[in-house]
Amino acid sequence: MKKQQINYKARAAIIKAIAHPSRLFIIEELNKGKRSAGKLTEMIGADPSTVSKHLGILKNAGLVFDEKRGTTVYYHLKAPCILDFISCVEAVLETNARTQLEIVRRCKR
Amino acid sequence: MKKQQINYKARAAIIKAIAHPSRLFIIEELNKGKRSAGKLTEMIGADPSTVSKHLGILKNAGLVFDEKRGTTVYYHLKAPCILDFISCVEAVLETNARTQLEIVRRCKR
DNA sequence: GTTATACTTTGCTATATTGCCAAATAACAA
DNA sequence: TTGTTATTTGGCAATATAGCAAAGTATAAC
Repeated sequence: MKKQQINYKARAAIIKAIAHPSRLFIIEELNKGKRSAGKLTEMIGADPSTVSKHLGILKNAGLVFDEKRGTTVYYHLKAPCILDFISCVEAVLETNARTQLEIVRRCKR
Repeated sequence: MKKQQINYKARAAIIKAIAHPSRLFIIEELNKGKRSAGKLTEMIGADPSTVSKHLGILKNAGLVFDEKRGTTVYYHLKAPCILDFISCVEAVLETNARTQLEIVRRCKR
């Protein structure tokens, strides 16, 4: 495999780590401050093991880091610039919605 | 499903569309200007049907649009802000590499 | 009409991801 | 030691994704 292709693969791996509703939620929540695994589990409303796995994926991608205090594990956001990107995604969503609206309008005529 | 959860799902779907080496390559290439499906296929070096599917995924996510001229189909980037995000991913990759380097150094001692 | 070119769609198999449950681990308290 | 709380890990079934090959569509040239 070529050097360039490896780079694309590495970048895609990080983006893939963000590409999940729960993980997206976790990133946005951690942007507000550190949160425990339990707190995030409660907010998401899934099985603790499921959320733990999501946190593991984000940690493995280097997007968050954990800090253990007693029995609870606090997670912190490592790359806040990810948030800028999410705002771009929001813009894409809005454009898509506008396009859909335009299609609906045209059909009405 | 809650309103907020739908939003996270919609955003994750767009991010998922970007989260693939070939699709990442396509986005960066289209940032330089429009490219035909054939040209992109040649650059990626995969089956035309495979690249066509990737282009379909990007189009479906609202990230690119196509313009047919004769028998060739040209693809255009729709959301250039996606590129800003990729630079953030690059930064994450660099941080991860640095961390790895630090671990290696510590083991040497 | 036929043929060629440029793509896309369908069908299929291999592989990856997701999420729950149950079991394991870690830290602490009684 | 035993129990309790907080979290992670392993196992497994359901679902989603990726990529090749073959068939299908569209446009242009002859």
